[in-house]
Amino acid sequence: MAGIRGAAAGPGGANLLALRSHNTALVLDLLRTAGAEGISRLELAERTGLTPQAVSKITARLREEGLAAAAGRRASTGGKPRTVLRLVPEAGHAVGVHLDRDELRAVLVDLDGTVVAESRGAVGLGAGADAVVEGTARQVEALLPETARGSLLGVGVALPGPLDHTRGMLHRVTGFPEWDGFPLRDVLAGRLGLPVVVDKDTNAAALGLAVAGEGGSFAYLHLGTGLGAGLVIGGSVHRGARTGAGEFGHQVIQLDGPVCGCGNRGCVEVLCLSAVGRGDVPEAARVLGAGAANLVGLLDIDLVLLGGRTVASAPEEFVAGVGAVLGERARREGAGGGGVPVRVASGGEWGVAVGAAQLLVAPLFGREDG
Amino acid sequence: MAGIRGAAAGPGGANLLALRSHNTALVLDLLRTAGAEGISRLELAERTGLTPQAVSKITARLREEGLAAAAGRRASTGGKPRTVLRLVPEAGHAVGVHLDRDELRAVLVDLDGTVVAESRGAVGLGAGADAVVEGTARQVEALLPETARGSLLGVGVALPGPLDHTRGMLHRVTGFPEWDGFPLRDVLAGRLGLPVVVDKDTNAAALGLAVAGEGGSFAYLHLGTGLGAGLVIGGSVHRGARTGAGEFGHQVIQLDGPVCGCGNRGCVEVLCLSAVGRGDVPEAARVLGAGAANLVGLLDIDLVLLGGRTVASAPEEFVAGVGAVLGERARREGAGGGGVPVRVASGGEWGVAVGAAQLLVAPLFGREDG
DNA sequence: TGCACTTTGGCAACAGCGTTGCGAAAGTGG
DNA sequence: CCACTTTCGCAACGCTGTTGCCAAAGTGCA
Repeated sequence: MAGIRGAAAGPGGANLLALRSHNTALVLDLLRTAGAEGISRLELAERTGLTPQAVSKITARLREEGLAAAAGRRASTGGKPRTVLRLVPEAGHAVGVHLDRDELRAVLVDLDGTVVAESRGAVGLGAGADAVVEGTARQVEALLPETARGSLLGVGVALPGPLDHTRGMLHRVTGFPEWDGFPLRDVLAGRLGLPVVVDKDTNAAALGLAVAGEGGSFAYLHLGTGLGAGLVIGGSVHRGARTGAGEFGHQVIQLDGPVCGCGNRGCVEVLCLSAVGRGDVPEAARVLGAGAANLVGLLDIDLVLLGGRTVASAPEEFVAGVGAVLGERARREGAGGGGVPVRVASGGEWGVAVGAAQLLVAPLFGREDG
Repeated sequence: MAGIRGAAAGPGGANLLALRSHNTALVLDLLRTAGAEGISRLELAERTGLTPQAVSKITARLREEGLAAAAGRRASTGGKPRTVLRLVPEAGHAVGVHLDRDELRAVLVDLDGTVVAESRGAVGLGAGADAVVEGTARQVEALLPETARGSLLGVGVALPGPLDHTRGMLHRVTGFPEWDGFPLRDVLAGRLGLPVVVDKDTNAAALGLAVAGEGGSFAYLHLGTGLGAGLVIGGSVHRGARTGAGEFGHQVIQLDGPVCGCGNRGCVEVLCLSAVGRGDVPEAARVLGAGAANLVGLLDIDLVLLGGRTVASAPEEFVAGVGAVLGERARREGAGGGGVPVRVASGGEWGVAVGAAQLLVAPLFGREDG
């Protein structure tokens, strides 16, 4: 449930401005969800709980600001036909950057989440901080057409490894010690002269999926060179107190099991990846499923989405294997309906970059703490 | 932060009434936290982000309604001294009932959370639905003095086992099949003529701890005849989509381990309880710690609280054992500060009953979805 | 003792929010 | 062509928190 927060600090006293922006964001989010098809004022009123008149005022403001526009009218049901409103996607843009170990992907998206432009570069995290900052900055600048410059909200950057989302600082990136404690957000913001937000790749991917329409609460499990998770609870990304949530890979599911790179024994990651290494995909899926089942039971989420290169190499087998474990669990508990559904996450290889862009777009729609 | 919701259904359009109750709840919560010592208007303004004048209006309403009162004044700092306000605890009461396998505890608490009256009965869940409903009703009625009747908010009932918090229905209670699908909330509400709320014992305990001052996000792990958890995220209890969250005990931490009562293998519960049965408390604590570490990593919570009869039998050993596992984990990750703190939960044997009462009191203060 | 100063906190006027009442606009159906 | 239905905006309204102003109640210096 999205919280309403006042402009002031503290535990959330809400003034009229906060109320206005809350309701505006709600309406904008419904407009966005409706897509090109549009949505009528009365429908907006029903779905927000506001009166039609309030919606009229809000949408009038949005049209003045260029964020909304009329989009034809519905068939009449015996009276004046409803005029349909839609979001004007090109009223805002954001850049999303996916910094990975060996490459860099950048996308320019509009308010709708549509990718307007994209580019890839060979600059990986291994190139070092200065080179990556400079490479990223150039790639971002190259991506921006004149038309988008005025409506640019900022740049979102997603990368692996633990980091401080709030302060935009990296803790460390496994395998690249020189990044320890690097203040990526501030450095990049200074270089570009634009607002920058930094987050873990799994969180960005999860945010992208949430905005793209995966409702409720779900977990995005990313199995690539490592194993991590992005958690969405009630429509917004759960990051935890120190923005370190989602440490799914180093969940222990085999006490005193084989040693993991993290120093512990029997982590899901080491079990899963070693099974993949042996070519035993069913066992990898079973192990992943066990971890997912623990997560599902703990948080009572609605959906599990799988992604990452390793999953992409054998998607059906992973979905089936994880689904089998979750189904077994549901059967034991007697919950009807066959358990929590498992799917491959949409978005593919560009999903993280698009999600990173959503770090700046989503707040407009009341996601991501407004 | 608690969300603000309009009176209407739907995804949360907020009107002025919602705004008012939101801010009122915020002020009430600060008054409650301040306790008998009280808090001044200006302090309330600072901590809510509202203007002093708004706070004056809100507190004037609260004083009219009898919920707040003046409580002396501060020393002057060179001008007119601040008048201190406090909550009037006896302006509202709630009953909390803890239904357990072999006994029933009931408490009457005021707005402050102070226990005004308490009682125990021998009616356990095994006595069957009709007997328990009747026994509970009589015990609740016996607990109510004339003075509290007018200010009674309702009755909160906490009991073990999976249930539907929203609808107040039990799914099943392990060992007592006759409870399957029993609509406890509606039956008891009909019998008593009072609002009734039903929740899992672990959630009630966690809510009680959250209201009692445990800030931020924490997990309450209850180790008694079973093993469960109550999760508090950002100050409010996380129940999940089907209000089934907190299935901590059947988290698998030993793939293909010993068979658990739930039908799975290697659950924390079976490992932990069998270690306890062998008298091997250190091993039980280590296993519990492994489960807790998984939880901490996944959600990035601030604190782990332990409770339940088994923990009470050897509190220091459990705290030390769990703390050791969490400390080890923190050291591996290089996080300074020595990891997430572990403590024994306050509240003791009456904690669940008090928490159950908070199911009705907490909404006044903006906890529990307002 | 008296006066200037500081700080608190209530009263009154105000701007802005969603709501209500009402009427114009724009269709349908007989 | 006209009665009817439905949409939707204008105007007045009630309520919110905010701002301007002033009385109240202290402190501290002369």
